[in-house]
Amino acid sequence: MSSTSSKSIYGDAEVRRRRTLDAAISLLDEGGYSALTIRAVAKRAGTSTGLIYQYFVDKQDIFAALLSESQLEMADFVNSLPREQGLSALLESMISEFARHWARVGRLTTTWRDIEGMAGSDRESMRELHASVAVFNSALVRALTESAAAEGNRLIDDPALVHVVLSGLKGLSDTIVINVAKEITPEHFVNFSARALARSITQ
Amino acid sequence: MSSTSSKSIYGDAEVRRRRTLDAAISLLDEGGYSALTIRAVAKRAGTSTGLIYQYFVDKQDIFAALLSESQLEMADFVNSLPREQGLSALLESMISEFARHWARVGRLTTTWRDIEGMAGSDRESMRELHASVAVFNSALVRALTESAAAEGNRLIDDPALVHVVLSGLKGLSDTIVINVAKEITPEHFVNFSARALARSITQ
DNA sequence: ACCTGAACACCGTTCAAGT
DNA sequence: ACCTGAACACCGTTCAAGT
Repeated sequence: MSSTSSKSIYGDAEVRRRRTLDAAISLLDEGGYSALTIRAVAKRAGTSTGLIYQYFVDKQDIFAALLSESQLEMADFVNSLPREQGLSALLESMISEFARHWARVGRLTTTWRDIEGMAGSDRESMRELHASVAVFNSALVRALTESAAAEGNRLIDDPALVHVVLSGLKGLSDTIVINVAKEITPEHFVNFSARALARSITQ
Repeated sequence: MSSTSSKSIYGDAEVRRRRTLDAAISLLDEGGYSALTIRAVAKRAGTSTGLIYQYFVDKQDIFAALLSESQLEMADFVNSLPREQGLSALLESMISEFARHWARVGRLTTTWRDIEGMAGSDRESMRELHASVAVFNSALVRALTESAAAEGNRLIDDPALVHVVLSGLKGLSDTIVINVAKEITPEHFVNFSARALARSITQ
């Protein structure tokens, strides 16, 4: 969104922003949430702690950027999914992929509420995040509708339906990541919950 | 669980532990998660920061205690619910109550994973938490089975079913608390998702 | 003009010192 | 024997000082 391609003798600002986000992602993957400190991000990105605050208003702002990216990747994934296999098959693929993303960024979403409640709702990064959520949601609805149609089914017509599916994906991903259901295989769990979710929104 | 009723000239240890937890709860309700600091808890509970660490091994330990209590309250609530109204009505009540609890302790559960992964799994408080989860889960299964039976229905027989319902409750509660679905009323959302959840586990 | 990193105000946790 | 709170090692964030 930011069209300020400010290159200088110090380097490209856009590149540094990118490097900062990449550093955050790799720290998250390697050491989990607790390894994600501003100092560590700065060191890995090759900048200073102070400079990070020129590209991001605060730590939450970095989270928002990571969440936006994750959301858009998910939208791409959903768009690329085949619809001929029907609703359950579609949901099965989606649950697996959503859980993968959740393992990385799930912890970050917890802090949404903190900013959302405050005056910070009109931040650039928040508008961007909401936009990416909207992109994902519409991709989701389209995929669900088309997959249901492919097997001669229809989704229940209700404005709450999207939110129920999103809630389901979130809850199921959390369960998968936490690995609380130790007595059953992940494959079985994903398959069963995909069919359950499909049942819940059709007919 | 702790049978050490160690009273002394300094007062009852059990009472102080209780007061510490109550202080944590009130801070959580008044100022949210960010207000929940050890110093604030100590001050409100009328003890010192150092003393808190005699009753709880660390901050997470306080969370675990609060979560256990919340879980047992939920179990009581589920047990008290009428079954004659059928599955959807039961789930509707449960979703509302679960969301209420989630508003308070949802944020605390995020840190489960951190301890769960570490060696701390054999802590007293963790065993207690798992026990309270088991109590809630069996109350849940009983209520679901009986409510389904009351309307002449049967639950799908699968070990994954409980986890799907729990995932659903968690995801739906989160959605309700975050209040992301602004265009629909909470009542409608709870009603619709209860029926969706009922459909997903019957027949 | 841009960048750095010491400094500030916190945090969870510990432990010498008090009673 | 029990309790306190200063001290320690962090954290996110800022801003005087450097280039």
